[in-house]
Amino acid sequence: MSQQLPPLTALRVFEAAARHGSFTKAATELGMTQAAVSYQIKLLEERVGTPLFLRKPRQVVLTETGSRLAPAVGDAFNILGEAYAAARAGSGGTLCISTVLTFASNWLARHIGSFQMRHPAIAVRLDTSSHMVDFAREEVDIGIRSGDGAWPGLVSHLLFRAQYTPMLSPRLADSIGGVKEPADLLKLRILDPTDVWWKRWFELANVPTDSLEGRPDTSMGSQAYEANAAMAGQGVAILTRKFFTNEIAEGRLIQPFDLLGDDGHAYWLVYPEARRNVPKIRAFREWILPEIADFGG
Amino acid sequence: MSQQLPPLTALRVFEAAARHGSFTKAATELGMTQAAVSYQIKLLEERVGTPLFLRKPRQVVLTETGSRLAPAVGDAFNILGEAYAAARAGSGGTLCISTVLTFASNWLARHIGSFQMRHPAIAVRLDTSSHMVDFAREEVDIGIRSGDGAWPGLVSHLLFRAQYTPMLSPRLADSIGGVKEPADLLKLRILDPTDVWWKRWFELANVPTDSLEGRPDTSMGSQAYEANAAMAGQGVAILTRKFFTNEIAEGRLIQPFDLLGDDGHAYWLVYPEARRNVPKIRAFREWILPEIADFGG
DNA sequence: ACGACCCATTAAGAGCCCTTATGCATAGGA
DNA sequence: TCCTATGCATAAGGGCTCTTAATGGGTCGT
Repeated sequence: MSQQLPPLTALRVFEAAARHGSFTKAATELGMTQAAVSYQIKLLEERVGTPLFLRKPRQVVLTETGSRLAPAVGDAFNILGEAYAAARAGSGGTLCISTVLTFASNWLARHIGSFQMRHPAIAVRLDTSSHMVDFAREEVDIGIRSGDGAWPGLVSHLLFRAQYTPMLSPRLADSIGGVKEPADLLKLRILDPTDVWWKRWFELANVPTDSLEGRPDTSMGSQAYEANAAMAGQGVAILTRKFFTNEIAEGRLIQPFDLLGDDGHAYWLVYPEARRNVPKIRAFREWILPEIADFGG
Repeated sequence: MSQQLPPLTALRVFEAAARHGSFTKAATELGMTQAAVSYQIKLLEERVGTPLFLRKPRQVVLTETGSRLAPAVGDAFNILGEAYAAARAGSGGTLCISTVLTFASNWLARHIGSFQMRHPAIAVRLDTSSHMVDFAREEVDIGIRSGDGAWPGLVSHLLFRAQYTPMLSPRLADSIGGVKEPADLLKLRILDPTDVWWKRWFELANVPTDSLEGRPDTSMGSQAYEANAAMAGQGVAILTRKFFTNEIAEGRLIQPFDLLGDDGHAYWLVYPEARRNVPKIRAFREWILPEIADFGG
């Protein structure tokens, strides 16, 4: 039951012309030429079957039919305009971030406050579901992902590489007279000794990894938990360095060696290419990139 | 303060898609391809700045933004559609005829009833103002004019030529023992002897016109009045034959001679070319042309 | 009477929108 | 599990509407 709607552009032109009582002024408002207005009105008149304007010497005036049509058209366009504007504005209201849990708990949770301070009008919703979000199927604005940065259709900004290095509390280090060389770490309890990062890091450091075998599995499943254990002095953890810059700065953890492991993957900010200029996405991008860059070397 | 309205065609497509929850069905309803719907929705989403649909496996569902936008757009299009339909229908309601007075009083007044019988939904308004109507400046649907039928931008249908001939009442004819030849008329009182038609007609009839000079001027300014005078037996009038076919058929007037004068002009039905298919105009045209043709030879 | 203003009209060109054709993903059935 | 049907996305190309630009007519104000 299609309503057989009239040519909509013609209606819009008609509405403006009716409001102004002038084709020229309507043309100016709509950013087109007077000839275009004249053409569109004539088109609409032919569709309706009757003139809508009487062409008087220095002005045009609505015919009876025209004056019945005009207010309704005006109302309709007002509704349309308001709804559209609301949708446009509303689309800036909530920023939905889908992020890997590690990043959310180790970095975002502690920094998102400064984003909210800067953009109080943007509500932030975090979605830490584990699956890789599909922007076409879920209402998500931006994602933070771990991977190689190559996702078709998405813009990817490198946040930082996932470089890892051992960390422990100062007190624990002191307890063995300081950590001077990598092998010293083996004197301590290794948090999650089954983590492949440990094996790789000791190999980078040219330390035999035999003694890692057989140690009790203390895996806690998350860097955040292991970091807490390390800060509590319960052992030495191997952690993503960037996540704990604050703790190091505050002296709650120390990074005894500059040596960094790198498993090749990284954290990326991603969003659909088509939406790169959406205000809230732009706002987040322009906040997080400098924030990450400033954030420790 | 232009509202910066969205692309209207895209909105119409969006409205249909939202209603159906399917691009394919929306395409069917709108009579276009699914690809076109997809294109328009994408366009609109880019303008709005946020997706309006989530693409689920076998269907599309509105996002939050989309579901806020949809009802308002639906309302707006309903208003638009109704107003447009009303204007379209309303344009068929009244037929305004601008006509020369002679035609109105001598022909139209007696025949218009049959048009109204056939089209009871069409109200007829007659405008017998004397100036030649300008369809661009006045709310007039059709005109009946006297002239040569060449008016740019207008369609002209010949109604009949303005052929004139003497007419008188049967009683008056009998009073002089019948009118046998044109010269007999000069025995009678000539209604409006200054009318150029008389001179021309007598010339056609090879009758000297000298005796027309000096007769009292009985001009009444209108054929209708002169016809009434003739029917009352007050004299012989020279009249447009077509206008008085009825009176002749009913025996109230007689046309003593077949000889017809013709001053070259005629009565025409005219209307703007662009409106030839407007229902009420078509209805009038399709009524009057046969009506005139049937109407006496 | 002349200039300013406004609308109508015309021809030519640009840009949008639609179509066709194809690909991808999912769901349902065998 | 494979196959088919369904639904949406995408790319390329062409038709067509609409715009632009230029011109003319008509009226009002000076």
